Amino acid sequence: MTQTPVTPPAILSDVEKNATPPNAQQLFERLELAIHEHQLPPGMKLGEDDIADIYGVSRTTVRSALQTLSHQRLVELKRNRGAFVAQPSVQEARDVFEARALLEPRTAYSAAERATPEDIVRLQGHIDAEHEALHAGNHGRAIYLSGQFHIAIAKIADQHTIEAFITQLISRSSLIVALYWERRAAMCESHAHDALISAFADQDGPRAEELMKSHLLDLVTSLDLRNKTSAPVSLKDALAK
Amino acid sequence: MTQTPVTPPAILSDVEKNATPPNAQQLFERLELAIHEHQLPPGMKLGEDDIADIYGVSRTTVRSALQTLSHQRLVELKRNRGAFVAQPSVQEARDVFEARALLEPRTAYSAAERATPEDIVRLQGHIDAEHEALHAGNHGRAIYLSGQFHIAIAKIADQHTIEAFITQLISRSSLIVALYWERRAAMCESHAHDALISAFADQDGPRAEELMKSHLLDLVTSLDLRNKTSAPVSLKDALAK
DNA sequence: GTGCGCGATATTGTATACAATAATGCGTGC
DNA sequence: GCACGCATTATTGTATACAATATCGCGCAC
Repeated sequence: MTQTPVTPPAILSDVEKNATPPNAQQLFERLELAIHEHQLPPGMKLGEDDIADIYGVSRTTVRSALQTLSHQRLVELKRNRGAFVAQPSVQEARDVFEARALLEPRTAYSAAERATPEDIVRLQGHIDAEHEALHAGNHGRAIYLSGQFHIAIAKIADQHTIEAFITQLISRSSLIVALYWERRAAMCESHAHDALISAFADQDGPRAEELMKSHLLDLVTSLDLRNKTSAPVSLKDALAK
Repeated sequence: MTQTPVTPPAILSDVEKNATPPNAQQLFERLELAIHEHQLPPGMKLGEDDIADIYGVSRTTVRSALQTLSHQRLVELKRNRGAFVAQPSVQEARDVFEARALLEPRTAYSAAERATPEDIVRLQGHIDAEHEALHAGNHGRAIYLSGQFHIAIAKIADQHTIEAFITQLISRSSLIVALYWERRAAMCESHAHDALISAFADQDGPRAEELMKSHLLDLVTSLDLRNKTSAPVSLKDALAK
């Protein structure tokens, strides 16, 4: 049983003292962020009543948000059994990174050729924020921001459909990182991102494509994709805000 | 006014005399099929009460199915205004086929190298069914089956994530075809599909990749993507919001 | 003591009720 | 006669109630 045994109280965002409760879309976004930043670990049970109580909404709203999350593959819905934060298998992890290898280098190429100075500034902003989070010791957020960098590149390419796919793949990569990341200390990615920015500044498509390709390869090799099952996630109140 | 004016009664599947009403998942599948086969045209309003009455379920179930359809981009949900069969813009159509051009040729390559004799038989079955539907004059179904052929190829490649993406792209292509298809009489695709099968039978990856690439190009050129229809939509939408 | 069966409890799936927002139509004023 | 405004109606968004299914625990037989 690789699944979190019992539902922890999960004080997600402290007490929701905001006057107006979130609607379905907003609830989805909050839960999505919580998963991305690894506040909700893979395998964790997401009870409808629990979430409803925490956010002060009805189960109707919760179910809508959970359904959206499941379409993003961040949550697995088991009929009559409830919702769980997704636990990508090793096979699925490989699959996701194969898809990224297929989509992202070519997208980086297109983006680099189209990149404007404002785009470069925006990308640099992402990197800075990532460094900041790392400095603050907030690994979960750093990983999230690292993903946002890739999404920002996809946005520059201005191909919305591919961008949506990449966005989903980054999402799922966050879970994969939570499960299989081995090189926690290093976080050497930033250098790869720096190199990418340089290629973007030169509008050098081929170089951007090549850099992205090797960056993704580097990411995959930094995962331990041998172990078959993940250890039971032992979390009590790992989510203290 | 490119939007279907008023909700037609839409006797989708005649009277639902089945004893047990469909659950949310089944309702989604029925609506999905109806859209794929062009029974529900792009832009058509999908009133919750209407669908609920037709299928003998509650609005809760309908809303769940509509949400799933919107995640597949077959339906557009406008907050507080309802659900409509999606009307992909010319830009979106181009976008979808660019994504297909990025994903499908490489997938065809992988699939061809892995294809077993049973796979070939299954693919041939798709083509036969497609011919049959065409002979019966059921164009909507023929287009649907033609898409299933592409999905079958993705399945053979055994890369689930990419397969899911391709499946969604095919789905949306069905709407694009409904809106922009010009060469209705010809339906020359079958020959392209025949050629693909031949490459699969030889396990000739490079040839399959090349055939898929040109097949997709051929598909795009058979669409009329000169932006003509978008004007009335934008007028209406601008007024609406 | 252990394993199975059955009832009690908890949780999810669906239906209904209510609230909020948008669409409609009619009346009035110009 | 036309356009604007307001009230009415219709439709969607959310909450609650009920039904179906799964989970858990206790008792009993072996």
